[in-house]
Amino acid sequence: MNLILSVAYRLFMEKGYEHTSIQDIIDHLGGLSKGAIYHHFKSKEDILIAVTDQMTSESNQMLAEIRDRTDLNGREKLKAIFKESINRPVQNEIYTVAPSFHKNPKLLFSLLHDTIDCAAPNYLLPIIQQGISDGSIETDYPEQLAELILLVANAWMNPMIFDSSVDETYRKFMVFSQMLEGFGLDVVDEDILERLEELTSIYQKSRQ
Amino acid sequence: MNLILSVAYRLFMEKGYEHTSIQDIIDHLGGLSKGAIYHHFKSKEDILIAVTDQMTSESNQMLAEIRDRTDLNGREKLKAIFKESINRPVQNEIYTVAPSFHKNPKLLFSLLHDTIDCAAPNYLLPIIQQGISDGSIETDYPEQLAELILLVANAWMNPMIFDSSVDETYRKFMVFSQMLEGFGLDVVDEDILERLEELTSIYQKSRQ
DNA sequence: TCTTTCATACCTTACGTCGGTATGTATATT
DNA sequence: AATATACATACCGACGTAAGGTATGAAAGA
Repeated sequence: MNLILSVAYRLFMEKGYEHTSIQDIIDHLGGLSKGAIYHHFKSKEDILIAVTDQMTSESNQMLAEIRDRTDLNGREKLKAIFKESINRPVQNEIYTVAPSFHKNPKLLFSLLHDTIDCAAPNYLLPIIQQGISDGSIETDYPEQLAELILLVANAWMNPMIFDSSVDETYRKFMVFSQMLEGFGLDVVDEDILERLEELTSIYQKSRQ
Repeated sequence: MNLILSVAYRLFMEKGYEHTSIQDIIDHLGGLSKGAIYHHFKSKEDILIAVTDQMTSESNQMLAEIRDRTDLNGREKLKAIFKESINRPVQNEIYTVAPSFHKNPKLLFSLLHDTIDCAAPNYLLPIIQQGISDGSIETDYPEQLAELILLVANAWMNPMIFDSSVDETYRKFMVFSQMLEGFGLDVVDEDILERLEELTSIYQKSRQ
Protein backbone atom coordinates (compact mmCIF):
# COMPACT_ATOMS: atom_id res chain seq x y z
CA MET A 1 0.00 0.00 0.00
CA ASN A 2 2.80 2.38 0.84
CA LEU A 3 4.61 1.01 -2.17
CA ILE A 4 1.64 1.81 -4.36
CA LEU A 5 1.47 5.31 -2.90
CA SER A 6 5.11 6.08 -3.43
CA VAL A 7 5.12 4.73 -6.97
CA ALA A 8 1.98 6.68 -7.79
CA TYR A 9 3.42 9.82 -6.27
CA ARG A 10 6.56 9.56 -8.35
CA LEU A 11 4.72 8.85 -11.57
CA PHE A 12 2.10 11.56 -11.01
CA MET A 13 4.92 14.01 -10.50
CA GLU A 14 6.94 12.84 -13.47
CA LYS A 15 4.25 12.27 -16.05
CA GLY A 16 1.23 13.99 -14.57
CA TYR A 17 -1.90 12.42 -13.17
CA GLU A 18 -3.76 12.23 -16.44
CA HIS A 19 -0.88 10.70 -18.32
CA THR A 20 -0.18 8.07 -15.71
CA SER A 21 -2.22 4.94 -16.36
CA ILE A 22 -3.02 2.27 -13.82
CA GLN A 23 -0.87 -0.01 -15.95
CA ASP A 24 2.04 2.40 -15.58
CA ILE A 25 1.75 2.12 -11.84
CA ILE A 26 1.47 -1.68 -12.02
CA ASP A 27 4.61 -1.86 -14.15
CA HIS A 28 6.60 -0.13 -11.43
CA LEU A 29 5.17 -2.20 -8.62
CA GLY A 30 7.49 -5.19 -8.92
CA GLY A 31 5.06 -8.08 -9.13
CA LEU A 32 1.86 -6.60 -7.76
CA SER A 33 -1.11 -6.41 -10.06
CA LYS A 34 -4.20 -4.41 -10.81
CA GLY A 35 -6.14 -6.39 -8.23
CA ALA A 36 -3.78 -5.21 -5.54
CA ILE A 37 -4.33 -1.60 -6.45
CA TYR A 38 -8.09 -1.86 -6.51
CA HIS A 39 -8.03 -3.74 -3.27
CA HIS A 40 -6.46 -0.77 -1.52
CA PHE A 41 -7.94 2.08 -3.52
CA LYS A 42 -11.38 2.31 -4.94
CA SER A 43 -10.40 4.40 -7.95
CA LYS A 44 -7.53 6.15 -9.62
CA GLU A 45 -8.73 9.40 -8.18
CA ASP A 46 -8.69 7.81 -4.75
CA ILE A 47 -4.96 7.27 -5.19
CA LEU A 48 -4.53 10.93 -6.04
CA ILE A 49 -6.36 11.93 -2.89
CA ALA A 50 -4.14 9.69 -0.81
CA VAL A 51 -1.05 11.18 -2.44
CA THR A 52 -2.11 14.74 -1.74
CA ASP A 53 -3.10 13.84 1.80
CA GLN A 54 0.37 12.52 2.33
CA MET A 55 1.92 15.65 0.89
CA THR A 56 -0.11 18.04 2.98
CA SER A 57 0.01 16.05 6.18
CA GLU A 58 3.76 16.54 6.50
CA SER A 59 3.53 20.24 5.99
CA ASN A 60 0.48 20.57 8.22
CA GLN A 61 2.21 18.76 11.03
CA MET A 62 5.00 21.30 10.91
CA LEU A 63 2.47 24.11 11.03
CA ALA A 64 0.76 22.51 14.01
CA GLU A 65 4.01 22.23 15.93
CA ILE A 66 4.87 25.87 15.45
CA ARG A 67 1.32 26.92 16.23
CA ASP A 68 1.45 25.10 19.56
CA ARG A 69 4.78 26.45 20.74
CA THR A 70 4.55 28.66 23.79
CA ASP A 71 7.89 30.43 23.55
CA LEU A 72 7.03 32.66 20.59
CA ASN A 73 4.64 35.51 19.98
CA GLY A 74 2.47 35.64 16.86
CA ARG A 75 4.88 37.44 14.62
CA GLU A 76 7.76 35.20 15.65
CA LYS A 77 5.69 32.14 14.82
CA LEU A 78 5.01 33.53 11.38
CA LYS A 79 8.70 34.01 10.90
CA ALA A 80 9.38 30.48 12.12
CA ILE A 81 6.95 29.13 9.56
CA PHE A 82 8.70 30.87 6.70
CA LYS A 83 12.07 29.63 7.85
CA GLU A 84 10.84 26.08 8.27
CA SER A 85 8.88 25.82 5.07
CA ILE A 86 11.87 26.97 3.16
CA ASN A 87 14.34 24.69 4.93
CA ARG A 88 12.46 21.41 4.84
CA PRO A 89 14.46 18.66 3.17
CA VAL A 90 11.30 17.35 1.51
CA GLN A 91 11.19 20.54 -0.47
CA ASN A 92 14.49 19.79 -2.12
CA GLU A 93 13.26 16.43 -3.23
CA ILE A 94 10.03 17.83 -4.54
CA TYR A 95 11.79 20.57 -6.42
CA THR A 96 13.93 18.09 -8.29
CA VAL A 97 11.13 15.96 -9.71
CA ALA A 98 9.99 19.15 -11.23
CA PRO A 99 7.65 19.19 -14.25
CA SER A 100 4.93 18.29 -11.77
CA PHE A 101 2.20 20.84 -11.60
CA HIS A 102 2.19 21.91 -15.19
CA LYS A 103 0.87 18.46 -15.92
CA ASN A 104 -1.15 18.23 -12.76
CA PRO A 105 -3.80 20.91 -12.50
CA LYS A 106 -5.91 18.52 -10.49
CA LEU A 107 -3.29 17.91 -7.87
CA LEU A 108 -2.49 21.59 -7.76
CA PHE A 109 -6.08 22.50 -7.27
CA SER A 110 -6.59 20.15 -4.36
CA LEU A 111 -3.42 21.43 -2.73
CA LEU A 112 -4.63 24.99 -3.15
CA HIS A 113 -7.95 24.16 -1.62
CA ASP A 114 -6.31 22.39 1.25
CA THR A 115 -4.30 25.54 1.79
CA ILE A 116 -7.38 27.71 1.94
CA ASP A 117 -9.83 25.35 3.60
CA CYS A 118 -7.57 23.64 6.07
CA ALA A 119 -4.12 25.15 6.53
CA ALA A 120 -5.24 28.77 6.69
CA PRO A 121 -8.06 28.45 9.24
CA ASN A 122 -6.50 25.72 11.38
CA TYR A 123 -2.88 26.71 11.53
CA LEU A 124 -2.17 30.23 10.36
CA LEU A 125 -5.33 31.82 11.71
CA PRO A 126 -4.69 30.90 15.36
CA ILE A 127 -1.20 32.30 15.00
CA ILE A 128 -2.47 35.56 13.59
CA GLN A 129 -5.10 35.74 16.31
CA GLN A 130 -2.45 35.20 18.92
CA GLY A 131 -0.45 37.96 17.23
CA ILE A 132 -3.44 40.26 17.51
CA SER A 133 -3.80 39.46 21.21
CA ASP A 134 -0.15 39.91 22.05
CA GLY A 135 0.06 43.02 19.91
CA SER A 136 2.66 41.73 17.46
CA ILE A 137 0.23 41.66 14.53
CA GLU A 138 -2.47 44.12 13.54
CA THR A 139 -5.37 43.46 11.22
CA ASP A 140 -9.15 43.69 11.13
CA TYR A 141 -9.54 40.58 9.00
CA PRO A 142 -7.39 37.76 10.36
CA GLU A 143 -9.15 34.98 8.40
CA GLN A 144 -8.64 36.65 5.07
CA LEU A 145 -5.11 37.71 5.85
CA ALA A 146 -4.25 34.10 6.66
CA GLU A 147 -5.66 32.98 3.34
CA LEU A 148 -3.90 35.65 1.37
CA ILE A 149 -0.52 35.00 2.92
CA LEU A 150 -0.65 31.25 2.39
CA LEU A 151 -2.01 31.56 -1.11
CA VAL A 152 0.68 33.95 -2.23
CA ALA A 153 3.40 31.99 -0.48
CA ASN A 154 2.30 28.54 -1.57
CA ALA A 155 1.06 29.28 -5.04
CA TRP A 156 2.42 32.42 -6.61
CA MET A 157 5.88 32.05 -5.16
CA ASN A 158 6.06 28.36 -5.88
CA PRO A 159 8.32 27.82 -8.89
CA MET A 160 6.60 24.48 -9.48
CA ILE A 161 3.40 26.30 -10.24
CA PHE A 162 4.52 29.50 -11.87
CA ASP A 163 7.86 28.92 -13.46
CA SER A 164 10.37 31.51 -12.33
CA SER A 165 14.00 32.24 -12.91
CA VAL A 166 16.18 32.78 -9.86
CA ASP A 167 15.91 36.48 -10.40
CA GLU A 168 12.14 36.47 -10.75
CA THR A 169 11.66 34.39 -7.61
CA TYR A 170 13.82 36.81 -5.74
CA ARG A 171 11.75 39.74 -6.97
CA LYS A 172 8.55 37.94 -6.10
CA PHE A 173 9.84 37.44 -2.64
CA MET A 174 10.68 41.11 -2.32
CA VAL A 175 7.19 42.07 -3.40
CA PHE A 176 5.75 39.49 -1.02
CA SER A 177 7.79 40.85 1.83
CA GLN A 178 6.73 44.37 0.89
CA MET A 179 3.16 43.17 0.97
CA LEU A 180 3.62 41.77 4.45
CA GLU A 181 5.16 45.03 5.57
CA GLY A 182 2.05 46.73 4.29
CA PHE A 183 0.21 44.68 6.87
CA GLY A 184 2.73 45.64 9.51
CA LEU A 185 4.54 42.32 9.35
CA ASP A 186 8.24 42.29 8.74
CA VAL A 187 9.07 38.63 8.95
CA VAL A 188 11.65 38.34 6.21
CA ASP A 189 15.33 38.32 7.06
CA GLU A 190 18.66 37.54 5.40
CA ASP A 191 18.63 33.81 6.21
CA ILE A 192 15.38 33.36 4.43
CA LEU A 193 16.48 35.25 1.36
CA GLU A 194 19.68 33.26 1.06
CA ARG A 195 17.93 29.94 1.38
CA LEU A 196 15.39 30.97 -1.19
CA GLU A 197 18.03 31.72 -3.79
CA GLU A 198 19.65 28.39 -3.10
CA LEU A 199 16.38 26.51 -3.58
CA THR A 200 15.57 28.19 -6.81
CA SER A 201 18.94 27.41 -8.25
CA ILE A 202 18.50 23.74 -7.37
CA TYR A 203 15.21 23.80 -9.19
CA GLN A 204 16.70 25.53 -12.18
CA LYS A 205 19.49 22.98 -12.49
CA SER A 206 17.05 20.09 -12.42
CA ARG A 207 15.20 21.53 -15.37
CA GLN A 208 18.11 21.95 -17.72
CA MET B 1 -17.95 25.84 -34.93
CA ASN B 2 -19.34 28.57 -32.73
CA LEU B 3 -22.12 26.19 -31.85
CA ILE B 4 -19.61 23.58 -30.80
CA LEU B 5 -17.74 26.15 -28.74
CA SER B 6 -20.79 27.42 -26.94
CA VAL B 7 -22.10 23.94 -26.21
CA ALA B 8 -18.69 22.85 -24.97
CA TYR B 9 -18.40 25.96 -22.85
CA ARG B 10 -21.74 25.33 -21.21
CA LEU B 11 -21.07 21.67 -20.57
CA PHE B 12 -17.55 22.25 -19.28
CA MET B 13 -18.97 24.76 -16.86
CA GLU B 14 -21.88 22.60 -15.79
CA LYS B 15 -20.23 19.20 -15.56
CA GLY B 16 -16.55 19.98 -15.66
CA TYR B 17 -14.09 19.28 -18.45
CA GLU B 18 -13.22 15.77 -17.36
CA HIS B 19 -16.80 14.70 -16.90
CA THR B 20 -17.92 16.06 -20.23
CA SER B 21 -17.48 13.45 -22.93
CA ILE B 22 -17.27 14.14 -26.63
CA GLN B 23 -20.54 12.26 -26.88
CA ASP B 24 -22.12 14.66 -24.38
CA ILE B 25 -21.17 17.54 -26.64
CA ILE B 26 -22.49 15.73 -29.72
CA ASP B 27 -25.79 15.07 -27.98
CA HIS B 28 -26.31 18.80 -27.49
CA LEU B 29 -25.28 19.74 -30.99
CA GLY B 30 -28.61 19.14 -32.68
CA GLY B 31 -27.67 16.84 -35.53
CA LEU B 32 -23.95 17.37 -35.84
CA SER B 33 -21.71 14.41 -35.22
CA LYS B 34 -18.25 13.46 -34.06
CA GLY B 35 -16.84 14.13 -37.50
CA ALA B 36 -17.90 17.74 -37.28
CA ILE B 37 -16.13 18.20 -33.97
CA TYR B 38 -12.90 16.60 -35.11
CA HIS B 39 -13.01 18.57 -38.29
CA HIS B 40 -12.86 21.84 -36.39
CA PHE B 41 -10.80 20.74 -33.39
CA LYS B 42 -7.95 18.36 -33.34
CA SER B 43 -8.62 17.06 -29.83
CA LYS B 44 -10.81 17.48 -26.82
CA GLU B 45 -8.11 19.54 -25.17
CA ASP B 46 -8.07 21.75 -28.24
CA ILE B 47 -11.70 22.57 -27.53
CA LEU B 48 -10.80 23.52 -24.00
CA ILE B 49 -8.09 25.82 -25.27
CA ALA B 50 -10.53 27.48 -27.64
CA VAL B 51 -13.02 27.92 -24.83
CA THR B 52 -10.49 29.54 -22.53
CA ASP B 53 -9.20 31.72 -25.36
CA GLN B 54 -12.71 32.96 -25.88
CA MET B 55 -13.13 33.65 -22.19
CA THR B 56 -9.87 35.53 -21.86
CA SER B 57 -10.02 37.38 -25.14
CA GLU B 58 -13.03 39.38 -24.06
CA SER B 59 -11.42 40.38 -20.81
CA ASN B 60 -8.07 41.01 -22.47
CA GLN B 61 -9.66 43.30 -25.02
CA MET B 62 -11.06 45.40 -22.23
CA LEU B 63 -7.63 45.57 -20.64
CA ALA B 64 -6.09 46.63 -23.93
CA GLU B 65 -8.59 49.43 -24.39
CA ILE B 66 -7.91 50.88 -20.99
CA ARG B 67 -4.20 50.42 -21.41
CA ASP B 68 -4.26 52.44 -24.61
CA ARG B 69 -6.29 55.36 -23.34
CA THR B 70 -4.42 58.61 -23.19
CA ASP B 71 -6.67 60.55 -20.84
CA LEU B 72 -5.70 58.68 -17.67
CA ASN B 73 -2.57 58.32 -15.62
CA GLY B 74 -1.38 54.93 -14.38
CA ARG B 75 -3.29 54.86 -11.16
CA GLU B 76 -6.49 56.00 -12.83
CA LYS B 77 -6.16 53.22 -15.37
CA LEU B 78 -5.84 50.70 -12.59
CA LYS B 79 -8.97 52.06 -11.05
CA ALA B 80 -10.75 51.91 -14.39
CA ILE B 81 -9.82 48.26 -14.73
CA PHE B 82 -11.33 47.37 -11.39
CA LYS B 83 -14.50 49.21 -12.19
CA GLU B 84 -14.81 47.61 -15.60
CA SER B 85 -13.98 44.08 -14.58
CA ILE B 86 -16.58 44.22 -11.91
CA ASN B 87 -19.25 45.78 -14.11
CA ARG B 88 -19.01 43.56 -17.16
CA PRO B 89 -22.29 41.90 -18.02
CA VAL B 90 -20.44 38.72 -18.95
CA GLN B 91 -19.55 38.35 -15.32
CA ASN B 92 -23.16 38.05 -14.33
CA GLU B 93 -23.70 35.27 -16.79
CA ILE B 94 -20.61 33.45 -15.72
CA TYR B 95 -21.45 33.78 -12.10
CA THR B 96 -24.79 32.12 -12.56
CA VAL B 97 -23.55 28.93 -14.23
CA ALA B 98 -21.65 28.48 -11.06
CA PRO B 99 -20.31 25.07 -10.06
CA SER B 100 -17.69 25.59 -12.72
CA PHE B 101 -14.19 25.70 -11.41
CA HIS B 102 -14.57 23.21 -8.64
CA LYS B 103 -14.91 20.62 -11.34
CA ASN B 104 -12.49 22.25 -13.69
CA PRO B 105 -8.97 22.38 -12.34
CA LYS B 106 -7.64 22.22 -15.86
CA LEU B 107 -9.62 25.19 -17.08
CA LEU B 108 -8.77 27.10 -13.96
CA PHE B 109 -5.12 26.35 -14.38
CA SER B 110 -4.99 27.63 -17.93
CA LEU B 111 -6.88 30.76 -16.96
CA LEU B 112 -4.42 31.38 -14.15
CA HIS B 113 -1.52 30.92 -16.47
CA ASP B 114 -3.03 33.22 -19.00
CA THR B 115 -3.34 35.76 -16.24
CA ILE B 116 0.31 35.49 -15.32
CA ASP B 117 1.86 34.86 -18.72
CA CYS B 118 -0.25 37.14 -20.85
CA ALA B 119 -2.51 39.54 -19.03
CA ALA B 120 0.01 40.66 -16.46
CA PRO B 121 2.97 41.43 -18.75
CA ASN B 122 0.97 42.71 -21.73
CA TYR B 123 -1.74 44.76 -20.11
CA LEU B 124 -1.18 45.52 -16.47
CA LEU B 125 2.58 45.94 -16.65
CA PRO B 126 2.53 48.80 -19.18
CA ILE B 127 -0.01 50.54 -17.02
CA ILE B 128 2.12 50.18 -13.93
CA GLN B 129 5.15 51.35 -15.85
CA GLN B 130 3.23 54.39 -17.02
CA GLY B 131 2.26 54.96 -13.41
CA ILE B 132 5.89 54.84 -12.42
CA SER B 133 6.78 57.37 -15.12
CA ASP B 134 3.98 59.77 -14.32
CA GLY B 135 4.59 59.36 -10.60
CA SER B 136 1.18 57.97 -9.73
CA ILE B 137 2.55 54.53 -8.82
CA GLU B 138 5.70 53.58 -6.96
CA THR B 139 7.39 50.19 -6.96
CA ASP B 140 10.76 48.62 -7.65
CA TYR B 141 9.29 45.48 -9.15
CA PRO B 142 6.54 46.36 -11.63
CA GLU B 143 6.44 42.91 -13.29
CA GLN B 144 5.88 41.09 -10.04
CA LEU B 145 3.43 43.63 -8.73
CA ALA B 146 1.38 43.20 -11.88
CA GLU B 147 1.32 39.44 -11.40
CA LEU B 148 0.41 39.67 -7.76
CA ILE B 149 -2.44 42.09 -8.28
CA LEU B 150 -4.02 40.10 -11.08
CA LEU B 151 -3.57 36.80 -9.33
CA VAL B 152 -5.18 37.98 -6.15
CA ALA B 153 -7.96 39.76 -7.99
CA ASN B 154 -8.72 37.02 -10.49
CA ALA B 155 -8.16 33.95 -8.37
CA TRP B 156 -8.40 34.51 -4.65
CA MET B 157 -11.24 36.99 -4.87
CA ASN B 158 -13.13 34.97 -7.43
CA PRO B 159 -16.03 33.24 -5.69
CA MET B 160 -16.10 30.69 -8.50
CA ILE B 161 -12.68 29.48 -7.44
CA PHE B 162 -12.71 29.91 -3.72
CA ASP B 163 -16.24 29.77 -2.50
CA SER B 164 -17.12 32.80 -0.41
CA SER B 165 -20.13 34.15 1.34
CA VAL B 166 -21.08 37.76 0.72
CA ASP B 167 -19.43 38.70 3.94
CA GLU B 168 -16.22 36.83 3.20
CA THR B 169 -15.92 38.35 -0.24
CA TYR B 170 -16.34 41.77 1.27
CA ARG B 171 -13.59 41.08 3.77
CA LYS B 172 -11.34 39.72 1.07
CA PHE B 173 -11.83 42.88 -0.84
CA MET B 174 -10.95 44.97 2.17
CA VAL B 175 -7.76 43.01 2.66
CA PHE B 176 -7.01 43.32 -1.04
CA SER B 177 -7.52 47.02 -0.95
CA GLN B 178 -5.35 47.26 2.16
CA MET B 179 -2.70 45.32 0.28
CA LEU B 180 -2.85 47.79 -2.60
CA GLU B 181 -2.57 50.66 -0.17
CA GLY B 182 0.56 49.00 1.15
CA PHE B 183 1.95 49.50 -2.34
CA GLY B 184 0.80 53.09 -2.34
CA LEU B 185 -2.23 52.39 -4.51
CA ASP B 186 -5.63 53.44 -3.31
CA VAL B 187 -7.86 52.49 -6.19
CA VAL B 188 -10.88 51.19 -4.37
CA ASP B 189 -13.94 53.38 -3.94
CA GLU B 190 -17.58 53.09 -2.91
CA ASP B 191 -18.92 52.23 -6.37
CA ILE B 192 -16.67 49.24 -6.58
CA LEU B 193 -17.60 47.96 -3.15
CA GLU B 194 -21.31 48.23 -3.86
CA ARG B 195 -21.08 46.42 -7.14
CA LEU B 196 -19.03 43.68 -5.53
CA GLU B 197 -21.65 42.96 -2.92
CA GLU B 198 -24.31 42.84 -5.58
CA LEU B 199 -22.34 40.34 -7.65
CA THR B 200 -21.69 38.05 -4.77
CA SER B 201 -25.32 37.98 -3.81
CA ILE B 202 -26.25 37.01 -7.36
CA TYR B 203 -23.79 34.19 -7.14
CA GLN B 204 -25.10 33.08 -3.80
CA LYS B 205 -28.66 32.96 -5.01
CA SER B 206 -27.72 30.83 -8.00
CA ARG B 207 -26.20 28.25 -5.70
CA GLN B 208 -29.12 27.71 -3.41
C1' DT C 1 -12.51 19.50 -59.99
C1' DC C 2 -11.02 20.57 -55.66
C1' DT C 3 -11.91 22.05 -51.04
C1' DT C 4 -14.84 22.32 -47.11
C1' DT C 5 -17.94 20.22 -44.12
C1' DC C 6 -19.63 16.83 -42.19
C1' DA C 7 -21.38 11.32 -41.14
C1' DT C 8 -20.24 6.56 -39.96
C1' DA C 9 -17.74 2.73 -38.87
C1' DC C 10 -13.92 1.35 -36.61
C1' DC C 11 -9.62 1.25 -33.63
C1' DT C 12 -7.23 1.71 -29.30
C1' DT C 13 -6.49 2.73 -24.79
C1' DA C 14 -7.47 2.66 -20.09
C1' DC C 15 -10.59 2.45 -16.03
C1' DG C 16 -12.93 -0.40 -13.23
C1' DT C 17 -15.39 -5.02 -12.26
C1' DC C 18 -15.65 -9.57 -11.02
C1' DG C 19 -14.92 -14.33 -10.17
C1' DG C 20 -11.51 -16.69 -8.16
C1' DT C 21 -7.21 -18.07 -5.13
C1' DA C 22 -4.19 -18.20 -1.20
C1' DT C 23 -2.97 -17.15 3.25
C1' DG C 24 -3.86 -15.79 7.88
C1' DT C 25 -6.74 -15.55 12.13
C1' DA C 26 -10.34 -16.13 15.40
C1' DT C 27 -13.64 -19.11 17.27
C1' DA C 28 -15.94 -23.33 18.11
C1' DT C 29 -15.74 -28.36 18.50
C1' DT C 30 -13.90 -32.72 19.74
C1' DA D 1 -4.15 -29.79 22.17
C1' DA D 2 -5.63 -30.63 17.73
C1' DT D 3 -8.72 -29.94 14.30
C1' DA D 4 -12.40 -27.87 11.78
C1' DT D 5 -15.13 -24.02 10.40
C1' DA D 6 -15.88 -19.37 9.31
C1' DC D 7 -14.40 -15.28 8.02
C1' DA D 8 -10.97 -11.57 6.62
C1' DT D 9 -7.23 -9.85 4.02
C1' DA D 10 -4.37 -9.52 0.07
C1' DC D 11 -4.03 -10.41 -4.35
C1' DC D 12 -4.45 -12.14 -9.54
C1' DG D 13 -5.85 -11.34 -14.31
C1' DA D 14 -9.42 -11.70 -17.90
C1' DC D 15 -13.12 -9.10 -19.45
C1' DG D 16 -16.70 -5.33 -20.27
C1' DT D 17 -17.25 -0.91 -21.59
C1' DA D 18 -16.73 3.83 -22.29
C1' DA D 19 -14.38 7.40 -24.38
C1' DG D 20 -10.94 9.69 -27.26
C1' DG D 21 -9.37 9.58 -31.67
C1' DT D 22 -8.86 7.90 -36.84
C1' DA D 23 -10.07 6.58 -41.51
C1' DT D 24 -12.87 6.83 -45.14
C1' DG D 25 -16.21 8.48 -47.89
C1' DA D 26 -20.26 11.35 -49.27
C1' DA D 27 -22.49 15.68 -50.23
C1' DA D 28 -22.28 20.41 -51.39
C1' DG D 29 -20.44 24.59 -52.70
C1' DA D 30 -16.72 27.38 -55.18
